[in-house]
Amino acid sequence: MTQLSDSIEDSVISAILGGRLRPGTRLGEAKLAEVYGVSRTRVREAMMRLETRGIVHVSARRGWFVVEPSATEARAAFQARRVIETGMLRDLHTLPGDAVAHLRAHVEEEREALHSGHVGSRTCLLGDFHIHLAHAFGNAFLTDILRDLTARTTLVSMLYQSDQDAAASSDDHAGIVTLLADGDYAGAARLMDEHIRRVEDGLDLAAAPDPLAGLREILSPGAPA
Amino acid sequence: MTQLSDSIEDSVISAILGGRLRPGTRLGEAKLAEVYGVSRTRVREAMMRLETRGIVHVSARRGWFVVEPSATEARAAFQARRVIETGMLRDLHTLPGDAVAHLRAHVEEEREALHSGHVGSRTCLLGDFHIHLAHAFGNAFLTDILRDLTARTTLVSMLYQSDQDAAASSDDHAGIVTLLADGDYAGAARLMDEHIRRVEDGLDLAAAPDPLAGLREILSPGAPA
DNA sequence: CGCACCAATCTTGTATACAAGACTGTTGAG
DNA sequence: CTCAACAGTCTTGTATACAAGATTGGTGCG
Repeated sequence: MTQLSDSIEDSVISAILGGRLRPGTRLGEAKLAEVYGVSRTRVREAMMRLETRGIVHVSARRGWFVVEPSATEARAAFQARRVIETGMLRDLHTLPGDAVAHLRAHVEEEREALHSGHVGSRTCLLGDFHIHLAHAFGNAFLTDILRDLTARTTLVSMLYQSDQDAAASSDDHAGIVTLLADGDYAGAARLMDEHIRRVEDGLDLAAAPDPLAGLREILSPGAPA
Repeated sequence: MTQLSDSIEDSVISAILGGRLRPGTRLGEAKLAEVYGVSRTRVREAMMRLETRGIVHVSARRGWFVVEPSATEARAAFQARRVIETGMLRDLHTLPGDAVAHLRAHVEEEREALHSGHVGSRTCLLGDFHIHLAHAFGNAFLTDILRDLTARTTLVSMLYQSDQDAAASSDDHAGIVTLLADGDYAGAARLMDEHIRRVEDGLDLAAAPDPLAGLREILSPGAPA
């Protein structure tokens, strides 16, 4: 509600979307309070809101942690996105006049980020596409739900070492926009279904998430070719 | 998180689902604290969680209120339910063995409540059907989302004087279960779409919500035939 | 008699203090 | 040298105190 709490929440969410916050990262109340220049009370409020949104969880008297979705939760998150996003497209009759142009511009941004090689903004933009699409659909509830769900699937990708091809994703996005421009909403829904399945299939959900992944990466002297 | 907070949240939600809490009702922190025998801190936590779930909202220094969805929000809530519930059914391949039996039993309960004339439990059961269906689908995220969305549409129905025929709704539910039993998931999805549209169409969304509805009802000596 | 202004009361907003539990590092026995 | 027990430190959990604003009821002026 309060301006500052919102900015803590948004700040955490966007750090996740941008890949700057990894699953399992500890978020100490005192530390955050200092960073944002507020008291612990406000931080706790923001954390509790994020908890009900499924972004962080609290371990009693140990601290707040960015969630680490299990394989089951990961599958459920992708399934939820598939259900909602394809359902949205199938329900579509018309799109606001400027929506296609906006989405096209977004895909163009993805392309640029892809070429420039900024991993952070690339990840962020690939997630943002879906949020923008939801926004174009014009249902605020679904947009909010998808934002949180997208944050979760981003965490899943980090956790299960997605080898997803960012270029392929961006191609899918471009394809979806083309179909939307043609008014072929059913086709867009089908492609969206395939797209999300592709991303999910790119994950190694069989591999138990390695709680030491972060440490390993830091400690490995060079990339083990 | 905490047991007690959860029970405050659940208690408010179920009061809404059962029609005991009307939209616009004020929920004072002090009052709730006394009722639940906890301190204001816990009550505030629960309220803030309910706020991020879209069930209550806070008016600065005035108190917490059960949300009163605008006509736009009402439409969005129904649309969201339609998108998600039909999307779910369309995505369905198989159903757990006992799911159909459970749903059938639930519809039977609806029937009984219908005949016995308990308005509260009737409303509650009609909403619960959709939540049970989501549960059978087996996606915890979607179940949670639909629970909150159902609470919202229940509030909408109260606010916009739904003249929905409970018997017709229950018939729709029965029809959906029959189609599910036959494995005709696409047909179930179609019927669900019609069903939710029917409920939405039963609302008088054109009529501005009357902020005095509660008062009027209380003060009217008899039903103005 | 009507209306504007003001004081008293009530309610939430925020910070802070203290309690309770978890973790870490040390120390001492075997 | 290894391991278990323990004390110290750190972190969250919860209550409470006080500040800030909103509402209500009263009062006096026009």
